[in-house]
Amino acid sequence: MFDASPLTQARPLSPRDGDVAHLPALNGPVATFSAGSEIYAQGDRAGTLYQVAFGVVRVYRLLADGRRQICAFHMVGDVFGFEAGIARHVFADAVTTTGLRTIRPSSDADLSRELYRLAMQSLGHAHDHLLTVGRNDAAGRVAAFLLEMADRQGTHGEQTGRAQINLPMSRTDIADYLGLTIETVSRVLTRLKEARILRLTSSRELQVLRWDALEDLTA
Amino acid sequence: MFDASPLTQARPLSPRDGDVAHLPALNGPVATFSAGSEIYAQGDRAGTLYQVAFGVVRVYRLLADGRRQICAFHMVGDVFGFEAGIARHVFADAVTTTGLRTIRPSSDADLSRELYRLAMQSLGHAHDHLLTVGRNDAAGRVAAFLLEMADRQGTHGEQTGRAQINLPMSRTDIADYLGLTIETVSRVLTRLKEARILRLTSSRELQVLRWDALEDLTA
DNA sequence: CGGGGAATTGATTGAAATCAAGATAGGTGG
DNA sequence: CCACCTATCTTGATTTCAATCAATTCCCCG
Repeated sequence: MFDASPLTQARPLSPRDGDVAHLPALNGPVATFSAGSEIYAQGDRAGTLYQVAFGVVRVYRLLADGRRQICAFHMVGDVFGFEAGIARHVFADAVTTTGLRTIRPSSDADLSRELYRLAMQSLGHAHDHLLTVGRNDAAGRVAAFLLEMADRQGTHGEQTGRAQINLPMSRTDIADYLGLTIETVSRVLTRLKEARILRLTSSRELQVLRWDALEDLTA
Repeated sequence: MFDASPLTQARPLSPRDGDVAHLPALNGPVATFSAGSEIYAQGDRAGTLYQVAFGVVRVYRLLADGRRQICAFHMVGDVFGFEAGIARHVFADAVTTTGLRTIRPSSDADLSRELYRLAMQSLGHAHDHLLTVGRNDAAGRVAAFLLEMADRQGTHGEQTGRAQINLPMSRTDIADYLGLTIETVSRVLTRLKEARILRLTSSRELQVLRWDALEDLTA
């Protein structure tokens, strides 16, 4: 029933697929948000889109008891804030000090087309992420996360020295992104270090020694 | 840090939020797909959208070893097939005998607006589903699934007798939707039956006796 | 009525959560 | 500049929930 050829394998969308060069916000004013500050909350009126000028944003949902699921991290160039209806159904806030340009969707056809494509990229990412969370064990999820971060920092596959990955977010953020606990994230990282797949430069920075091993973990 | 007021709680988007009355496909020809047959595959050229006239569709991703993650089930009225790029990155096939109308997005502004909204609803559903899979235990996931099915069949909250839920998909499909195994899905259903929350009419049909208990499980 | 895929049930294993200390480091003020 | 304080992160011990392994049982169809 299931074709297992390489063609059927899950391939994350590269963030660089998105050419946002001609979005009108590119030269607009940048609003700065300090680390941890709220950009919008569930229930807020939707409509505004944002493009990240610098920093990192987390978009997430909450359960009543405080459990959190981070849907996505948004980095430089990313556009976020897409909603189906009149109200936000997710929260967004700044992970680090973050600059945002706002985009107010016009009826300009080309622009709509571009925004539509970016929105669909969000959908593609959500599907990728769902696969990661739904069908990978703890090590596979962490590996997928590291590969995603590397992709976004343009260091994926680079030789040692250039294979540095920066983690702007806390272990709690990573855990809430992957559907794990912080202890499990921490343990997986130490195991990857002991297996000489990673070198942990500091708690927020690491080097990838064997990309192939990381990719194998995501199966 | 986390606000735990009811307002922050995750609320699934009702499929009935989507008024697709003026989509042009509504009167178009219906192509029939037999149960299990492929609608499109990962790697196929994207572009066409589909609206379900009758039946059920599953959209999913595969890992190389055959593990599957179903992203969504689509039922009567749903529009699916949205993609970011030129190629499909998910599979779609018919769960039961299914009729589909095809939509070829035109440049008509109103239509684009409507399709954009439907696409964003897919994104919203993906976020809901991610929360379910990432932050609920087995019972919570099954409960969320049953509530979603009830919503889509318009029976959510109805009194006994009208509280019948039909499951057009197999246990394997449910498991692959929720990131569980078929055994676990089966066991949870049995436990819900023993707890007098459900009555299992047949393996593909059940009655909800206590909606509140189901909702509590999704926490 | 028999065959076979689907579903249920049971026994056991195993991976991650939980509970509980420590270690590290980043920031502040003396 | 150093020492302390507090967050964050790591590590360890144990429990728990779901996966796995392994039979049956239940139906749906021929």
